[in-house]
Amino acid sequence: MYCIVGKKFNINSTVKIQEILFNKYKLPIIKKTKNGKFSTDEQVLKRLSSYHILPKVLLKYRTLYKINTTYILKLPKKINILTGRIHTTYNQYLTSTGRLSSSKPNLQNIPIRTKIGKKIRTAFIAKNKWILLTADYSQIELRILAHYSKDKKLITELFNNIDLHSATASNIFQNQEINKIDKIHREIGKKVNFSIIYGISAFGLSRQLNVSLSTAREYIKKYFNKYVDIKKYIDQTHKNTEKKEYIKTLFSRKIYIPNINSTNKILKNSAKRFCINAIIQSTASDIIKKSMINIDLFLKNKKIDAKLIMQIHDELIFEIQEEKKNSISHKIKYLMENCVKLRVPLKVSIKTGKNWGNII
DNA sequence: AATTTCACG
DNA sequence: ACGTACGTGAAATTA
Repeated sequence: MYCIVGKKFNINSTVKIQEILFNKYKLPIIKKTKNGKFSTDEQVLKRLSSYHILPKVLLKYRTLYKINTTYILKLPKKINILTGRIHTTYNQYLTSTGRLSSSKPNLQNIPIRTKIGKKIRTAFIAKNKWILLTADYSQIELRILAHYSKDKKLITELFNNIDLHSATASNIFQNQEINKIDKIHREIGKKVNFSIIYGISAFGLSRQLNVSLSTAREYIKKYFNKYVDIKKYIDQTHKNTEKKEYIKTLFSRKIYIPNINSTNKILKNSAKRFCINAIIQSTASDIIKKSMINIDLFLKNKKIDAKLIMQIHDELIFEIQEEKKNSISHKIKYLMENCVKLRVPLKVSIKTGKNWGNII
C-alpha cells in the first residue's frame, strides 16, 4: 500500500485512508459515518474496489490485521497458568434480550466465516483421549417465528425439510424451482429471511442487498404475499405492544418497550423492529438456557464425566471422552430437540472433532 | 472517552 | 419528512 500511494502512512488510521481515497484519488463517497465523516468500512471498500487497487488491498489487510491483533496476539495471553486453558466470563444480566454475552476474552466471536480466520479455531483442542462436541440449533429463530405466527406455509416447509433460504429466493425471483436456486440467489433469500427476524425495514434491506428501495419493497411485498400469517402476526404484535408496552418470551419473561408509543417516529420505528426481534431472539435464548440446565442435570444424575465449556447463542460446546461420543451425542441431541414443544420441530446438528477447527 | 471498524450469533 | 436493518465485545485511532 505504501508503494501504491507513494509514501508511508498509518494504514490503521481512518482519517488517513479517507484523505487518500476521497481527496487524493477522488473516489466516490458511498456513505458517511454518523459524524458525517466519509466511511471506509468493508461495504464501502468492496464497492470502491472496481475503481482502484488500494481498497482491494486494504480489505485483505484489514481481515488479516483483525485476526492477528484480536486473536493470534491476544488469546495466548489469556491462558490461565494453573489450568493451562483460556477461561471466559459469561455475563448473565447484560443484554436486553436475555442472551449471554462473553468477555475477557470474548469466546463468542472466534472467527469462522473466512478460511484463514477459521484456522484460529484449530487452536482450541480437547485434552488427551477427549474430543470437542458442538450441538447447534439449526434455524431456531425461523422456527420460533413459525411457532408464533402459525404461518401455514412456513410450518409446512419446516415439516418437509425445505431449504428456507432457497424457498424465499424462489419466491422472489419468478418462482424458479427451489432446488435450482444458485448460491448467489440463496444468499439474497437468506438476507430477506433475516430482515424479517430483525424487524423488517425496506431501507435496511435495500442497503444490505445493495439494491434500490423500490426493489427491496418489492421483495418484502412478495414475501408477505406468500407468508400471509407472518404479516398478520407482525401487525398484531405491534398493536399489542402499543397497549402493553412490553413483550413476553415463550417462558413469560417480560421485556419492556416503552418507546413503542414514542411521538418520535425514529424511536417508535426502532421499537417496532425491536419488539419483533426481541420476541424471537429472547425465546431462542430461553430455550437454549433451559437445555443447558436439562443437560447439566442429566450429566450429574448419570455421573457422566463431560463438560459444557461454551455457549454461543444457539450452540453448545462440550468436551467429552472420545469413547462416549455416540451415546452422549444421541442424548444431547434428544434433550435439546425436546426441550420445549413448539408447533414445528426443533432440529439440532451435532459435530465432533479433536479440535474446534476440524469438526464433522 | 468517543469513534470507527470488524469478529460472532 | 424523517433515517433505520437485531444482539454483542474488542482493538486501534482520535479527541
